[in-house]
Amino acid sequence: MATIRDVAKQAGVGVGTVSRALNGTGHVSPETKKKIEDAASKLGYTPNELARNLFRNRTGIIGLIVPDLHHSFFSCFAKYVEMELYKQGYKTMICNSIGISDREKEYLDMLERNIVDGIITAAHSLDGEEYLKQKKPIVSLDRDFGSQIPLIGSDHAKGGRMAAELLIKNGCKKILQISGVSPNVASNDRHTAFQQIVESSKIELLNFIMDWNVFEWNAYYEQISNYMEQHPDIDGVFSGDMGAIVCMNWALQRGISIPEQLKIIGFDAMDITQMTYPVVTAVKQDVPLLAELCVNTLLDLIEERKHVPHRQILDVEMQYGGTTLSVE
Amino acid sequence: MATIRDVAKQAGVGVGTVSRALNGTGHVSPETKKKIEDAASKLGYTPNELARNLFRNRTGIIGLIVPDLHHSFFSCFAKYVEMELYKQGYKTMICNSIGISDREKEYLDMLERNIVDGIITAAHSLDGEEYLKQKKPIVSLDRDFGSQIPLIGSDHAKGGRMAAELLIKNGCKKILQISGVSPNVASNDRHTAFQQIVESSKIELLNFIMDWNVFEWNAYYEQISNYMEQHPDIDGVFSGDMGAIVCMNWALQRGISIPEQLKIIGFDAMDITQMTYPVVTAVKQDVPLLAELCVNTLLDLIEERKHVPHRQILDVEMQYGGTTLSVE
DNA sequence: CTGTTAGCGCATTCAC
DNA sequence: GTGAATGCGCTAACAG
Repeated sequence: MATIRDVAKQAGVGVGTVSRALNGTGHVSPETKKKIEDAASKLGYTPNELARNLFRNRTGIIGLIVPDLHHSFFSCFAKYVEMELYKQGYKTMICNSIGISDREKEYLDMLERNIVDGIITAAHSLDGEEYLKQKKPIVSLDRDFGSQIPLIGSDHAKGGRMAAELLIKNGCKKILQISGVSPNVASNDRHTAFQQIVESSKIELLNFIMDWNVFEWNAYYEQISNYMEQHPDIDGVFSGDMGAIVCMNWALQRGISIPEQLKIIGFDAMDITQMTYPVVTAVKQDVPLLAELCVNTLLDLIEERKHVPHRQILDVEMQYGGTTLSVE
Repeated sequence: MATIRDVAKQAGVGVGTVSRALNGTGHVSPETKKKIEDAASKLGYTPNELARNLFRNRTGIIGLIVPDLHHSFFSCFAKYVEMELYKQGYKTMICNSIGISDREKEYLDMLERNIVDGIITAAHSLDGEEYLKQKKPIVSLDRDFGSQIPLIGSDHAKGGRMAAELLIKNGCKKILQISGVSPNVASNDRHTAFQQIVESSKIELLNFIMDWNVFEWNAYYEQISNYMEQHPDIDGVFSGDMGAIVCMNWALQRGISIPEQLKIIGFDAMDITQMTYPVVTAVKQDVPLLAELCVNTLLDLIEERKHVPHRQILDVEMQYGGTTLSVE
């Protein structure tokens, strides 16, 4: 492995000049520059990033913590985060917390160990205190850590309201709401908002709370279809995408007609809601924009480009599919 | 940020002793060790990984290149790769190549720049030469680079044969095969194997080759449903999971009954094939095991633990769903 | 404009 | 058993 010294020797100049020439910092005469470039390419010189990192005390790596990469929403989010970071010259280190707070902690510690320059977290197993202790930049998706850590998220409350109103307009009389995340994340706002509207309309509401951090299809399927089996008179469901799809599956198997006998609304409106027949009506988040905002907010923090807002909440919209009746 | 010097000063010893005490390398008397540990915790000392990296010329980071993170198979693969690497004390850096060879190249270059200790690649846009040039460890999923780079993959040929035989037993007379990946990956083996069997049975076979590296649902949907529209007498389809689901959707919309009028077999058998109704019959890969093998093969290479095999091919099995007739 | 030097923080020889 | 010195490869400050 050729070092900068080798290049300097080969070109017959000092190492400082090589550094300046190759990095374009400081002035170097065209001819020596040429000599250096020739020497570098002859030796196949590549700067050792590790030495640079040590000197600069930065790595150009951002940590991304998600509960489960193999979940439609998070894999989409991760994809766009990586793409945006790439565009801005950063690399992405990824972590599945899979509901284990130790894992989340260990990745968080990489901030102190200087392995990553900042963290985007979408997980929620670890105690908030741990995040607040950190000195280096963190941004959060959908979990409110207070004013210390910028929050980016969707308007879950609006999504919950829209869903409630649509189910009510659809004439539902007994509605089930499936929630399944930890209590301190923004996605809970949709359920409180939903609940408020449904209850104020004097419509019967059931709440099914699933285990936290369960993201596997089989677990979803079993838990939810069991529940549905015990409450076959439910005529409206509001849930995350996966839960919505389970309900649809269950109904189709039982010969329950959709949307006539059962109305279903999902949340996220990822690809999977379009793979079913009919398409699932669902509240849609703008995932690419969420990712972009997370990245840019974090980089603003890291590069101290400007003051960043505490909260950035994106609008949501309804994806009208075939699991609800069209209403005017 | 406290350094090892600060700890040494605080404990009244030399830096070498601190290093030895904290890393457990070399002998240190119990009392000085105690002093050092106290000093370290008092100062809140965390070793700077960057300095370590430079010294060791290693980072403990592995690069993972996939075409598209928001694709069921790759997000699942990435999840298990990350989990296995974590278990073994490594971190995961991720890249979406999204079909752009420059991106693949740039991540590959991180090997030379010492940012990653090794690479697991599941992408296939970049010329094979570039991979072969590299000196540091690489393993490949499903793409054969020759004997220089270990290959891990599933038995695609067997999967193709199984699919062909099942469709033939199902009585199909006009079969469509949808392929959509670049020519130098193992997944093509399934199509050649499939084709051989179908053609030797004198059954009509259509081939629809999609754009490479297209992984978006909308693009899939449009291209494939258009094709189906032009060939409505097709009665059997073999495709990747997504293509299979598109066909099912199209059929359901057109009122074509499944599996009576149209039989469909997917490949991968990811979660999405179970979210539809009926479940899609599909050839199933063992993704967790693929991930584990990739990781262990790569780490064997990195840590020179042992000689690694050139090719490791995993068995596949059929997931029988409702898009084919049951045959005995 | 350019060569030399001094760290970045750590792990590891060497002497003691 | 322990301290001091050396170097990993690079960049930036300082002389020339």
